[in-house]
Amino acid sequence: MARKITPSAEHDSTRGRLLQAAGEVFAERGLRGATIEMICRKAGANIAAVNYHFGGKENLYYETIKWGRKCCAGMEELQAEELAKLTPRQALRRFVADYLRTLLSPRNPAWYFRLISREMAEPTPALDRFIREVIHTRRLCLAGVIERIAGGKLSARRLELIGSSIVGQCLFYNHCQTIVLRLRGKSAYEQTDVDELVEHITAFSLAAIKGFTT
Amino acid sequence: MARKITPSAEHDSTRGRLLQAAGEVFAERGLRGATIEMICRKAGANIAAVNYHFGGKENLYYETIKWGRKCCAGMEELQAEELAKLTPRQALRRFVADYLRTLLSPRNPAWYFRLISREMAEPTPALDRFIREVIHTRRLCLAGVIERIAGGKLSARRLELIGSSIVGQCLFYNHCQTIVLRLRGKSAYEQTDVDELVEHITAFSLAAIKGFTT
Amino acid sequence: MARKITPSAEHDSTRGRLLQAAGEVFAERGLRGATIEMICRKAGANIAAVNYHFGGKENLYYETIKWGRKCCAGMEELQAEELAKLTPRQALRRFVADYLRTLLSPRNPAWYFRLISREMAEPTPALDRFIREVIHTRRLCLAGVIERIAGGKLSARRLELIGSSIVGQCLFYNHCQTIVLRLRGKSAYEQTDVDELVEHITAFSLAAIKGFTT
Amino acid sequence: MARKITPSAEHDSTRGRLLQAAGEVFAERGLRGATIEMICRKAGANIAAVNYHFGGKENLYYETIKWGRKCCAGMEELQAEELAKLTPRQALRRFVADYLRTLLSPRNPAWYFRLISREMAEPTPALDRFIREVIHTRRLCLAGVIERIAGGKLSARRLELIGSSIVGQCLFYNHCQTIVLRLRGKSAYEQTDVDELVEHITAFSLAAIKGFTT
DNA sequence: AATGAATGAGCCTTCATTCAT
DNA sequence: GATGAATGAAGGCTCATTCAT
Repeated sequence: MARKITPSAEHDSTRGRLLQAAGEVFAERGLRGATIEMICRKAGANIAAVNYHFGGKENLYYETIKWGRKCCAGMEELQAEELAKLTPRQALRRFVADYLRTLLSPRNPAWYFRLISREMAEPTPALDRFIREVIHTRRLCLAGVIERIAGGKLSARRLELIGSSIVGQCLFYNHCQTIVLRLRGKSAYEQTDVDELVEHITAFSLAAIKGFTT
Repeated sequence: MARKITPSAEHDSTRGRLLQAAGEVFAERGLRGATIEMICRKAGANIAAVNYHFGGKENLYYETIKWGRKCCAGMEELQAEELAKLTPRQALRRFVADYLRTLLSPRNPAWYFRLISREMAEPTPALDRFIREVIHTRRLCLAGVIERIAGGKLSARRLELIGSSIVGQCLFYNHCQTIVLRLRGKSAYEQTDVDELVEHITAFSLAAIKGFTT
Repeated sequence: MARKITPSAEHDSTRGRLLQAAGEVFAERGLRGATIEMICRKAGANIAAVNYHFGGKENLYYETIKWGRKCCAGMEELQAEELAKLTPRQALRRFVADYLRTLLSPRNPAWYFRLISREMAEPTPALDRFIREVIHTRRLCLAGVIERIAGGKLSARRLELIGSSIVGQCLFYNHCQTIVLRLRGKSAYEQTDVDELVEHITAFSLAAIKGFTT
Repeated sequence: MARKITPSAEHDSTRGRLLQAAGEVFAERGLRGATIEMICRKAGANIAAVNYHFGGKENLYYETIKWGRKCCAGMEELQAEELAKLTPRQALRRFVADYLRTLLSPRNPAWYFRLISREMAEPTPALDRFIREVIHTRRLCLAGVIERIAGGKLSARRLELIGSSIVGQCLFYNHCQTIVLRLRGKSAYEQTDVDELVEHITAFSLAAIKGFTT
């Protein structure tokens, strides 16, 4: 999963450094809050570079999201195949583990998910793209796993609700990261802590699903 | 629950109208995205009014959050007492219902939770206050309910994790509101839909908790 | 004719000083060549004043033209009445004299005609207004004078052509001002020189008109 | 008259294409309004080409005018000789026809006269050159024609004034082109219309000159 | 208490020019 | 000879804040 983070071709060009810097700055301060001066400084580029390479701040924003998406791609396609090889319960654990690690890992374009998270509060056209390309796939994948666990006895709506319950549990640790870190200390998301979260969410959800099938 | 929304004394003074307007605008556009001009226009006040009454934009922001908090106050204290009178399972349902309705209702200072939600992405000193005054109370309250359901057999850490699972399920519908609305249509949060969500989350969580106690 | 140059109410307000300064600077450098910094410096105003009072550079431009128009107004209405009282030949002399003096006088909003002159090369929406409000009146007025001189024997097209010939002779000294000044020295447009031009153009045109009627 | 429009040697070199493109763009938008990027795009050249070949935008401007001048050269010398062969009245008609067609024709380096026209409003050093090399010749030429018509009875000043009256009538249709086109429709400058203008201006001027000699 | 006018800092963008290849 | 990348200066605009009334 955590493989090449940035297409190597871009990595050392000015354009590539701008994308990388933009991702981090946009994630931290949002489209409006980020200034192209910050981005260029971080990228070691001239302040006019953004307009030269991307034609404007807004366009850089979209290119950044598109690029972040590309960097994370491969995960979803891979996942569907791999999950099919596991037992239903293993598949759920694996789904939760992958998702949670993606959300919490400081690696990956870490900024990508923070960016999308911001899109929730203040949607831009980029969000539609994300829904079409990412959300749909993930929903189907998760629904498939749940169905296998339940043994096919649940309505589509129930599958959907259970999926939301599982995703919600994972997203909580991303969305409320700030609060969790303050309550449990800065080391709340170490490797072993994340393992514990995976175990808990998996167990919690399996038990819950069982409750709907008996 | 839905009681006095705004302390009546403030309601028609310039100062009060500014707070009300600021809450709505800040919630919609964030601290940075909101402009003093928008707020004053909405409040029907002069553009210098914010600095006159609050001494600056940032200070208005803090006062707005403080005021929003005050408008919602009373809920928590009330809740703790009421929950104690219910059976454990009823108490959980009630907790979820209150929480979800608070998060999704267009009433209440609807903007208050959107404001706090924004604080997650870009914390200001206001977040600390919120954690101290709101989160702690709610955590204890919820942990108590779970403990009563489980019958006292769970570790503190497990109580915490279960609490997060429940809160995460609720928050999902707030945090991913934009996506849910696009996927399920604009009427996804009608009265009956929220009822369905409450039922699902309660059932899901009860079954899960039972899984940890057997 | 040369009366109040600027509506006195505006004269000492920041807004009024901006209009005055803008007129001069726009006339000298054009819409694009003028910078709001130049204008504000000349008006003794802050650089943000233009946006505060007019909402942008372009809008200031239109307001400036509109205001310049207003400052010159009164001339046309007055003229038509006065001309009717004169003999045909006196009326032509008077028309030429008024027009030429307006074009060449350093008084009046001197910049107004330079602005309009620039509009010829690079029209903006302001030109349409000018045609509607000024040109039409002047054409009719001049055609009337010519008709009286000719004694009603000319076609409408001929009246038009003669009018253009007269206006063209006058405009020459405005349009080619730069060249004339270089060829005949800086004092080419003194009072007596302009008198000479008026006499010449009148005599030239009267003789020509006579040529069309015999 | 309409002969070689561009010295053929330049025509397909990058340098030549730049001059051609620059002429058109400068004529349309002025020195300041034209951007190097527009010119290079139109010339199909790299954005650095202007600085490479001409050492800067301003220098390109001067070279463009110089080149435009060269393209129109030959006309004047030719003219003087030809006019001498005609009767005085034919010579005037011919002068007006040539001048008007040059001013209005979309052929010739059409942009050359629009460029010079712009120089009137905002003179650059190029204007002095133009006066020295073009205006003087034309003045003398025209004065000669008038003198022949009048039969040598007029003062030098009168010749000058009459010359200005004739040139002014012609320039009108160039300078006020925008207005004429709006008033008489887009086809105001068709072949037959220009013929009509030539006839009118010639007749008007001949009659006027006659007025000064009797 | 309240307001309209005015200000200055900061930002995005354009554009002529330069540099390295 | 020619080019794509990069740069810095400058301009217009937004906006929180201050001032005078």
